[in-house]
Amino acid sequence: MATPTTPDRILNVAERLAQTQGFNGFSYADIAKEVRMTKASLHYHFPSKADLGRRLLERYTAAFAAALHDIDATTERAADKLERYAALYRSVLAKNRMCLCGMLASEFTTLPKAMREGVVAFFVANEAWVAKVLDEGLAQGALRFTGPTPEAAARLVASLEGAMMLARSFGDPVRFEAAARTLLTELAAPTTQ
Amino acid sequence: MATPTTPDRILNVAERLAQTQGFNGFSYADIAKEVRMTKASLHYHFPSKADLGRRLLERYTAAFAAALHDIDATTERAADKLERYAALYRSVLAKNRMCLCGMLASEFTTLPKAMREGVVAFFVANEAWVAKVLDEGLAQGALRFTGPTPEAAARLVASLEGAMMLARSFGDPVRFEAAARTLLTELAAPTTQ
DNA sequence: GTCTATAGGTGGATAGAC
DNA sequence: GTCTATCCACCTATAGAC
Repeated sequence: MATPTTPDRILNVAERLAQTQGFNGFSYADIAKEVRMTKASLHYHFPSKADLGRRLLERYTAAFAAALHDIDATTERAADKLERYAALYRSVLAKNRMCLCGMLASEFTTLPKAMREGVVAFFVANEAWVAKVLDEGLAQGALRFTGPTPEAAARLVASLEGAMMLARSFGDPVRFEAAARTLLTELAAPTTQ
Repeated sequence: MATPTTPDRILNVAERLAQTQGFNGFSYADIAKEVRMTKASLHYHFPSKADLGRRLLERYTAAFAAALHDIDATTERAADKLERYAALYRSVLAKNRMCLCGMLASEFTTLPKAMREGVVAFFVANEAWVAKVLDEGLAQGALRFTGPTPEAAARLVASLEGAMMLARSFGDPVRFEAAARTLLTELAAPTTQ
């Protein structure tokens, strides 16, 4: 892996701070201290904090989309895809972070417009991908769920986000593991003998 | 209803602001403007913001406990109790608010210690109550679920919190309704003919 | 209890030298 | 690109008069 560019180094720090303390929970000064630059230099790369947040969301959403694409490209069974989807959340929590967009969702009303739109777009993309996988699972006879596919997808995303948030408050990642495991188990169709 | 005391008037405003913008998303100045007092007067009643937050949590948790007690006292069937439990969340969302503790959960790392403990205590109490109702439902043959009761309770609480958070981002309370309805449906045991 | 006034700090952001 | 220096708005909190 090559040395990251300065903007990426800044975004890396900003991302971690946003995922742990919220977008309103860190300042340019916090980033500056970690990347060893002055606040003024940060403003050269990201003129305003709204700008920083917008580009943070763009990068995060793109990375997530790439991860989902990778799952599609290397996984066959729908149930396994959901396993790997849940594993994405787990790996974030393992770093003591919240999902960036789960975090931003709670700060929603205080965010600049472009960020609000970015948060919604992230969830729309997530739910669409999960819905696609749920339908694959139906076709494979491997999954089952109650109600329309889009609603089942929305439910899974919301449940994972909620479980993540509570697990972090309890300081207990196992709480997330347990919830995720059962959520996926309940989606698995009983194997026909 | 009698005119609320000054501390309660202050807490009413602080509560709404915390539920919509987060605990770090409002200031004494914001409250002062709404209750038509100066910031200094607010500090007379609540010396520090940590103090304000602690008493906010105490009042909120007590009110929630009272609501749960009322459900117990006036509702027979476990499934109906869960309906009324979900209705508590719905009524909060109807006011364009998040659950106070769902909000604080995302700000968890930035909260003073007493508030962190209060948030966890709220969720512990919620899950304990839901677990009790789930067991009642088992005994009545009215509910069914996967895995240990405490985990099922934790899952329901987390799912409702998550659904609430996403519904608010989408600006669509119906998303919460749909999720809550199906979550409860899935808990209902099929009626024996 | 509520006020005016203010302290001391931090927020995001800009000007201009190098 | 990065820096020093600075602005102004806002933050929590306190002193002291009424």
